[in-house]
Amino acid sequence: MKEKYPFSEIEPKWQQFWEEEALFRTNLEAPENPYYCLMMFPYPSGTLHVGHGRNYIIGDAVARYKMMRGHTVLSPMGWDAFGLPAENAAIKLGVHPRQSTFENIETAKRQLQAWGCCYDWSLEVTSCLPDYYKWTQWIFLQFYKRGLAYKSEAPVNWCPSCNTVLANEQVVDGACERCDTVVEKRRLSQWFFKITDYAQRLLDDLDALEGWPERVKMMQRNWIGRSDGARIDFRLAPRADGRPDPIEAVPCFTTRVDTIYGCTYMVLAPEFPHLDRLVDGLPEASAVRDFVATASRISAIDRTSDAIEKNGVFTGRQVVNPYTGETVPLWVADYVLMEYGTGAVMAVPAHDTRDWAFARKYDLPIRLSIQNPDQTLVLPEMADAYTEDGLLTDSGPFTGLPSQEAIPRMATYAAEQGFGEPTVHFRLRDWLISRQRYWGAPIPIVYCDQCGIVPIPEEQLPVVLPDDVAFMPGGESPLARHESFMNVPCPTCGAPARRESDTMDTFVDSSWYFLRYLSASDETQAFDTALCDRWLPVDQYIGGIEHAILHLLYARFFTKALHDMGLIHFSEPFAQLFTQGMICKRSEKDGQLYKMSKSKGNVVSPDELIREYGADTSRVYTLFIGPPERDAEWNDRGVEGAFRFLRRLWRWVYEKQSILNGARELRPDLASMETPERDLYRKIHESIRRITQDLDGAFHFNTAIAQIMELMNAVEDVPLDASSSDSRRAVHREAIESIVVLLSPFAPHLCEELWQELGHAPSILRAPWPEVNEAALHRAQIEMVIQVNGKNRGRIEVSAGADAQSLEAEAVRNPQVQKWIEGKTVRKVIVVPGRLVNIAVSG
RNA sequence: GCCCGGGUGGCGAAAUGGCAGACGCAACGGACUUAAAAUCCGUUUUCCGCAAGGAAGUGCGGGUUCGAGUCCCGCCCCGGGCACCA
Repeated sequence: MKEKYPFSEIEPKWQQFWEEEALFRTNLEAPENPYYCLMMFPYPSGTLHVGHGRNYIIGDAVARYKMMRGHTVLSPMGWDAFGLPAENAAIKLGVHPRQSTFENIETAKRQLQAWGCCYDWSLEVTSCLPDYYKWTQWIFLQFYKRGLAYKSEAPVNWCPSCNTVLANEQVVDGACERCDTVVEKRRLSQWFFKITDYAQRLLDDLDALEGWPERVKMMQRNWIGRSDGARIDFRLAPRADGRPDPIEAVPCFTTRVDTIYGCTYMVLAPEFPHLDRLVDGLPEASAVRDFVATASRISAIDRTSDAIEKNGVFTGRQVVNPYTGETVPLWVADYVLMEYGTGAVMAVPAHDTRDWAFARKYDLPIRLSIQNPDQTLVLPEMADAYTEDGLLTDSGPFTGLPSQEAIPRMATYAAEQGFGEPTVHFRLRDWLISRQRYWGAPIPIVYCDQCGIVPIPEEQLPVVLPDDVAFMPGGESPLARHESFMNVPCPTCGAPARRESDTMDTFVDSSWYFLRYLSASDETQAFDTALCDRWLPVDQYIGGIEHAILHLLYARFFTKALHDMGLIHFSEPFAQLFTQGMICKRSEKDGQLYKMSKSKGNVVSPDELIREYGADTSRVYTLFIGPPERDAEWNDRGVEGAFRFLRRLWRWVYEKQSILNGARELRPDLASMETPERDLYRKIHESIRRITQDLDGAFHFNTAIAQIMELMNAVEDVPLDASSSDSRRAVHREAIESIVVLLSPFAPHLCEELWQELGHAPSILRAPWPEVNEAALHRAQIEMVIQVNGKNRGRIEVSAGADAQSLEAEAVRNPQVQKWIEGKTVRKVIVVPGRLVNIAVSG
């Protein structure tokens, strides 16, 4: 054994050992107690930094722990390998995305291995390879067959910098989530997945996901955005000139039908489909057209900003409130969004702040239809709308009802009368999956003049992405210029046809990869139903919070859709979800704290770190840095501390090796222990209990490691040399073996080495997790605190079994305590067994 | 505006309603050394005190309790999600 902790020698050695012994090869067919531990697969973007590492280190520690607890663990890894950055690099640098992607994969794989993270690499999946995307295309076709994939023209989000359309989920504050460029609205014909069919189930099933962070579930609930209300149709009053209208009535969605007797006008979104025909020929027509033109020039962010003042114009038309039969003016205004509801809003200025402001600005009438509980609302005294629930007033037959009773009753009434119905509205929109880019899975569709949209027959898959394309920036997929790719005979009639030139959003690839791992090299099917049923849902999924909505929502949708097709028999993909916090680091430029990223120039490279301190130090520090679900600041001095600890452990074993190995046959015997070894023995078992708890319930790696450090401190406090008693040597032997086993999920290389040096055959992964010896935890004498009125005033040594009465007596007798109760009346004495005695006094 | 988190030493943090600050970092003092690094020993919440000891203390203000970082009510600040959403 070397004196100096030789991390750079032992780490590659054990990495090779794990690989050769195939310790992470999973028997998929016949697992014992299967445990699927999954980390979100990475997009291979150059090199990894220690911020990325947190995800894999946590996952590897969990996988190793579960293995030691007797599970057959499945811990696979793969690559979310399609994506924009590779293609943008191709445009800029002329490197083919295939080449840069595979180079990056190689680098990332080497880095993961250098961290000691072990996966079953025989199950590796790579989403940009035809044997993977063939099945992505196959799933698309299954969706198409069932009407879950459809093509439609709609106003969509266009990122002028990425030169492609984006899903709603990829637009953050009106800008592209990837590059921050303000998105534009364009009307284009695009492919969508019908995720809205699943809105209610995606919402309902969140309640059953007990292993998910509340925060993530909340974000998904917000995103799905269910609101309960009613559709109410306002009939158009006929035009004075007798010309016909394209529609009879204007439907509007409201959650507050109880306020409808206060409706004094109606407002349309500028994009309302029939607006132009509704006003054609009226004196107001040109003003309306000017207004619509102006509104369309305002950017989406300005349109939806609170700060901007609401504008509108009168259309010259009237609609009829079906409850009152009253005629109210129809306006068009920029505060109504076409994307939400029906693009028309019934305006109740007395009870809606936006309507209030608008009515004030344009001098429209305001009418009270809800009273507050005290019945004190008087219009002239109101400074703003009253938006709370209340009692209906001046509301015909509904007058006097509370809002919550009136809402369902009035909606039902609308249905009975045929002018509306109760409706549920979701904020969630269908998922736009077309991308005008090259580096993605081609959408398996051709367009034929005779047959229209024709799906590629399954047996002709995959639609292979051609290699030889010209990478040029533009608003069209490079595939569109590839003549031999584009021109194909129609699969149905054989006539010349054109392929779809768009590729799929890369979130489609990642929506089912957790199923593919089980059938990674299966050429006959996307995934195996029986294997999936055995292994899924994933027991533990680990990844970043940034996917709270995007990937995690899409994957849930896919799972439900595939479930409904009978291809799998579970409807949620991930039983437990853990979202780790980001690793941040202070920028050297401005001293601010930023998420570690290449663009901020504050990355710490694992390569250098491992060269200097070793992988185990990097792992232990990453896990010790703080609670793993919280963001953390990387601190180079902290790395030093983790290193010192590992070196101290190494040195202890190095110095005491012959003594420790000489005690191999000895077993600790409680009866013969002196106080120091008795205390150490207790500490061992307290540590086992604590660390096991920390790893079982939540992911408290930081406190688990702190506990191991405490145990190590205790070991060093009990002297050990060749002349030490059998009893002491036996306890020390057990202490150090416990430390090595307990630490092994975190610092696997060091622990494998020490385990061997302590005379065991590798691998430590096959060592059983230590059991708590309850007898070791027992104490004969305990120290108890005595409080007077809740303040600490003394402490006493008592026997552990002492009854409350004698404890009370001894506490009161205690001289330090006497001082505080002398001359006072003892009102009450509380004895908390094993902890404290609190004497409440007065006077 | 609505909905989630969070606020504890110089710093990262710990604490089933029961000794606040475990563990680590940094700092300071000491040992070893020609010296430095490394290592080891000790101190380290604040205030008063030579000390013994005492007082205060977990964002702020109340409350429940023998006892509150922890539970309840009302605020403040920071982070995140949704939002002209009808």
